[in-house]
Amino acid sequence: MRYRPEHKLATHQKIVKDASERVRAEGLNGAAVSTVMRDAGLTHGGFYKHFASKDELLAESLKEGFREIVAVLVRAAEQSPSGEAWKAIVKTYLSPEMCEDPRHGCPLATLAPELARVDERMKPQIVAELVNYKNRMMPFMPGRRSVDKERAFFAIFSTMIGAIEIARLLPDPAVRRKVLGCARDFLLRSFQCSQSLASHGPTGS
Amino acid sequence: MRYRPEHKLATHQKIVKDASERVRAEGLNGAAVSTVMRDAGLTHGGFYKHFASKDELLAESLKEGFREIVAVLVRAAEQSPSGEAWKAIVKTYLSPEMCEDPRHGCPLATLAPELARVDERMKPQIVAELVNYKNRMMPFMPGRRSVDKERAFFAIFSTMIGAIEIARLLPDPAVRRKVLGCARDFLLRSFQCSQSLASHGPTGS
DNA sequence: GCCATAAGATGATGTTAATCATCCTATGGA
DNA sequence: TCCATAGGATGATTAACATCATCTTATGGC
Repeated sequence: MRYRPEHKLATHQKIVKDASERVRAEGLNGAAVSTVMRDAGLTHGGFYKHFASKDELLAESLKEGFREIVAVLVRAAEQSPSGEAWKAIVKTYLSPEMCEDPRHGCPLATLAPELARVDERMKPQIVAELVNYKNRMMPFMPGRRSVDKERAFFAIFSTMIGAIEIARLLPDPAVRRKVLGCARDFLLRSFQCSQSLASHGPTGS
Repeated sequence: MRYRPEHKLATHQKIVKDASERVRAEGLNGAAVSTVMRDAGLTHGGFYKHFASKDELLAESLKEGFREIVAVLVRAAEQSPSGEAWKAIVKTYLSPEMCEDPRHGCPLATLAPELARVDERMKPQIVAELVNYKNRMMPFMPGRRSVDKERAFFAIFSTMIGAIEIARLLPDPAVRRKVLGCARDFLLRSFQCSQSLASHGPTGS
């Protein structure tokens, strides 16, 4: 090969990174071929030297987006005292900075409904990403048994995703922060509460 | 006018209703002019006899979608014993039927991230719809003071929206139901819990 | 039965985007 | 220095789609 071997790899990764941010910022078809290539300082023509199809780029972009958010949350969890990890995750996910910057946020909060509608061929990858997300988060979730942790994962992430989405509908940053605060307080209180109840007996629900 | 006066109105409403379902099922640009007109048994040409622009159709479709879901939830709330209304809302919103049928579901659960990205000119309408949604739901929310009800609205709807979205990512109906169940149990237990705690004193959070 | 008119149909135009064939050029090895 | 080649550029093709000008036709009043 004529160019240095790392050249193509670097270009490829830059395209994917740009596309991953575009997709999170503007939705699944915010990453038009020519746009993404221009982001990378190239023209649209070379695209198919890097990807067999636009769907292939989309697939790699999604993987990259999930990789990033999981890394951020795992880091937050690991830097916190054990038993508090899930609280660190909640505070990180629901932080105003996360909400204000969808480009580097969670793909689920930006794309979930669109991902639910993707082509059948891409569905397995989406499911795999979600399962991996859950598996990476479960060790940090509150609860004793694995089942409890899984239930906590679904409850906590449902709330966080919904809260970010509602917040992002609102133009006033102060109101956005109020929504995030509601969700955060709700989660922190509820699990504290359910833990203390669990240690005293069932809730009767 | 030559046609019966109700003729145009009926056609107009049929177009809006079809578009409202398409938009919820397929996203904001699932309602292409020609598609929606074909749904209504017409051709694309007559469209601009009914709407000044495609955005105008979109605006009316969203209003229709919000109107429908609010009606469904209010009916559920009013048919339940007082004090239990919010539980009826949660059970209705998180029912498998709701989840399986986005065409007649909540626009927020299908469109929230896309709505967050709409043109500045449409933003005020979106905010107005959300505020109206909240105002219609607040009387049924748990909590004593208005502030508590508002906080409950944000927490409960965040969780429900997120849960529906996560569930819809998953291809297996049984798993979808598990996710919905998690969110439902979590909400029902948490608010029961926070109510009993509130009646015994603050949580210290 | 006939006419004026508004709902709806036909077809044109301009735009955006995906895909791909073909051309250009920078580069490492000879 | 020169060449073979892979990365990248140009430009064509095709398909959706929004928009609108113009034509058709059904209809209620005369």
